[in-house]
Amino acid sequence: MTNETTLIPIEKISISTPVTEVFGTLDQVSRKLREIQRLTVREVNLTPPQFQTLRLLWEQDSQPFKDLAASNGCTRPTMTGIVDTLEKNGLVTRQPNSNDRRSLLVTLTGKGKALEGSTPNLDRIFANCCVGLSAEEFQQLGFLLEKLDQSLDCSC
Amino acid sequence: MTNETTLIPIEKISISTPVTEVFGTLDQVSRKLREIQRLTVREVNLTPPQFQTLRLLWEQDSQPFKDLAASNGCTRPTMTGIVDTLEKNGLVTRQPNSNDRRSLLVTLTGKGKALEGSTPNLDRIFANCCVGLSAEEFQQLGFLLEKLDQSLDCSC
DNA sequence: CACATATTATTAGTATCCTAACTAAATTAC
DNA sequence: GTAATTTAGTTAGGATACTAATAATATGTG
Repeated sequence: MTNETTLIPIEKISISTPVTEVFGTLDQVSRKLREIQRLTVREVNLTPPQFQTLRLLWEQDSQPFKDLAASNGCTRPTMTGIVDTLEKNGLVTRQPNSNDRRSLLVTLTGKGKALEGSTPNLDRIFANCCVGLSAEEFQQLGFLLEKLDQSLDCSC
Repeated sequence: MTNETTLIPIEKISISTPVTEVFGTLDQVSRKLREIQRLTVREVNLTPPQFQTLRLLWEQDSQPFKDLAASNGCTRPTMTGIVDTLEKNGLVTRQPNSNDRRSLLVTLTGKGKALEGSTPNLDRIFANCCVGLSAEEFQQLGFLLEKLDQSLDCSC
């Protein structure tokens, strides 16, 4: 909500940074974060996409299949595989949607609900990853990423 | 090399940005960039990892298999599949390494070399994606990502 | 030299991830 | 109200990504 203009110092900027190099760093950071997530959720025998899906269901159970795919940012065929595995492992079930016979509702089983309690706190683990940045720098990073995200929708 | 302190204004910072949210945006940006890359290199019938591998070879031909995996940031089993496909499509060949009989050199074929000329300019396409950010903002983004990248190595 | 260890690439197995094509059901058009 | 189109989910096929185990070769140590 703050509307005031804040200033963040840039220290030690080295020459100019070509676009490809910055995007390379972004890709690298993204990989490392996924790897941290992978190692974390492996403790409860889940993969990152499985965990993301369960997290959506822990927030609100019985969601339409297509919404889960959209929230997860993957295609529906991909989501089919993820739900297949979750169902095979007894964590969710596919239920008919009375409003639309084409549609499915993905619903947590007791086992799926119970898993929420024993899941490691990924938020806290992620927070620990950012000790190298000040709170202001981190906010600035979020702001710039958001801006880039929007730019990608407009100009590409 | 500039050592002076530059200041970048932050406009419209909205409340505080939780770590998970910033990381979510980062993941989203990373996905979109990969998608742009995918659509771009598809014009020459390549996938992003195949393109990355060829790009390394266009810079320096006949590289050891393991170096390609390392530069690409993937495991060796993954690189086996990528080189398999490139070899199947007649773009590279596996050559013995006389220094070490366990090792392989991946070498461009004539077809693989020729492809460099007809490849779309990904750098320019990527540059166009960033019109929403000023040069200073983009530099700042690069700086912060670099810092986060280092933080991820130290604290996790 | 001999034996233990490490390294290189592959294979096997599983999970994502995509596109394209398909079935079933709902919606729109006429 | 039937026909064309759209939408929801699956299936098929390919490529990428991981771990674990394997075969072949190098390297280390005694």
